[in-house]
Amino acid sequence: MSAPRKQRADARRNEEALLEAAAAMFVAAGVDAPVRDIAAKAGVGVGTIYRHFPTRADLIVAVYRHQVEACAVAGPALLAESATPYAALASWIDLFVDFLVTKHGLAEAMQSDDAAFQTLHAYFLDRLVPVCAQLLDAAATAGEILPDMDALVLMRGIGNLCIGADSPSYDARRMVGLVVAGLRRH
Amino acid sequence: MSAPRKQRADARRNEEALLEAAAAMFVAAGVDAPVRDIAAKAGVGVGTIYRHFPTRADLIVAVYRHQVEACAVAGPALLAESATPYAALASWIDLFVDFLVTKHGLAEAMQSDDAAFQTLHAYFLDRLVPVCAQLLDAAATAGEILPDMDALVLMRGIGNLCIGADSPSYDARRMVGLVVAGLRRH
DNA sequence: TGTTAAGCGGAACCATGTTCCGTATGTTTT
DNA sequence: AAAACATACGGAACATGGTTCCGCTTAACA
Repeated sequence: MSAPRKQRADARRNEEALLEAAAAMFVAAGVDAPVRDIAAKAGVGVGTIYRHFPTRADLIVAVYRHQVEACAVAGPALLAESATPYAALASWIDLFVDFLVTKHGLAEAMQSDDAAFQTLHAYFLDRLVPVCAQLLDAAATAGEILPDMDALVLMRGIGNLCIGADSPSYDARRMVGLVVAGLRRH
Repeated sequence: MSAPRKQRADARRNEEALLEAAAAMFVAAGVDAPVRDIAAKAGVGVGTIYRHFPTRADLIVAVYRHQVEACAVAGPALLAESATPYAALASWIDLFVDFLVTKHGLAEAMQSDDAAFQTLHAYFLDRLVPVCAQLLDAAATAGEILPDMDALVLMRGIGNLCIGADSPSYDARRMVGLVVAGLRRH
């Protein structure tokens, strides 16, 4: 067994520069900013992007990993500190919606069934669905909501509702509010 | 004033062929099937497509006009024959969802804010939003739902929820059901 | 049958994603 | 310090799909 030679210094630098450039481009032009533009902004060639982040989804995941993580850990915390599980669920969904709504084009990307976005699904959903499921479960156990709601379906639906959230003639939060109200045992 | 020369016979034939080819392509490959493919299937050049249907939205509208019309006229009918306005609203939304869910990629196209889809928005929404508004209004007047729901927001939200409806891990109807339940005055 | 303009085809152009390979450079070895 | 090596780089080249444009065809009409 040989110890693998460690990553080169310039490679690490480039990866860092790419993350920074991508984050900037994403807020300026959405998560589907042209690959060339991101590469240019980072001062590297397009090949370098593909070497570090084989698919766009990999790049998106890398850029937003921190925030997704924060959202994930907020779940149990809200459950602990809220008056009821339903309140915790509602607050957590607000958090998730805030995250999506402020990321131009992310909601759109989340629902794409393009193979390249497999990674995005895998990460976002694997990380957040269990959290959502825990909240749903607690609320169901408390008898506050109907018991048969699937967390994955709910998360995807909420993601869908956040598409086009920046349009003036739409109101994603209002629609999500209806869904949350609809969950409640009447 | 001169009487404009009437449309040429071949032009009318081609338009017909294009509509037929597009309808077939749409079910086979979704509403964003490549322009070249549609032209090939219709046996015409790409230029001909653009002459008859300047934007993709124009073509989509032309293909689905009948069904949208049917959905629009169903609104008042349901209102007349249903037990309550809320029941009529629920049934009508079912109709709309059925329409969207069976059209591969239409829901996605509906929410695109691309300028080329302006026509699509204009037609679909202009035609259906008033119908929806009438149903909402009747239900609100009857005291069955909260009175401040905007029909356009609701339609857009429902459209969004229908995105990705053919994925096995999602359930658009379930999510729309939650929204409809959430509308109800608790 | 000749004249005319509507209509046609598809090559050409543009924007973007993706691949590939000759070259450059950081790292390790001698 | 120099040589040797693998890692990493850049960006030209290719693929795909939308859009435009113009020379030619042909239906309509006199």
